[in-house]
Amino acid sequence: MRYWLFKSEPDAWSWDQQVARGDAGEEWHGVRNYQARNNMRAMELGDRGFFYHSNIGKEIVGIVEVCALAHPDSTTEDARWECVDIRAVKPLKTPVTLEMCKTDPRLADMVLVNNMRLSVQPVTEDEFRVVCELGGVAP
DNA sequence: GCCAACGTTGGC
DNA sequence: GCCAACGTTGGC
Repeated sequence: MRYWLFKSEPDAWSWDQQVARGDAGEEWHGVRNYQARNNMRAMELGDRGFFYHSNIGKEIVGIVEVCALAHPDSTTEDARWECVDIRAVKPLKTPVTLEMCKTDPRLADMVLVNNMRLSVQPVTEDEFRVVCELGGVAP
């Protein structure tokens, strides 16, 4: 199992909206970046990820799960762009802010801290555990 | 709202 | 295939 982080501006698509989709999940469409797309292509069913609110909040708010493998992005005719579906698993008890990630030495290598602009990122197992700990939930 | 960083596009 | 121009992201 691998771990990931999905970024979304809550104005466009928020954690609450994601939760409202329930187990059916939602297509993570709109990614137009090769690195982010390649990350989604590498995902497997059941992989876990964090849901991060950019701009507003700047914090990791919940845990999601990949529930459909990469498939063509329904929002474009351009065959280059693919995306997975994800569904909400559970919220963090305490959101983990970007500030906290920057401060915690165990998270110094997180892509979130070092490559701000990548919208779908890999997260290591260790980082996943640390963020869960900071967020007050079991991994 | 600004602007730095960075990815993509397109002319040559 | 290079690189300048442009657009977008996202923290501040």
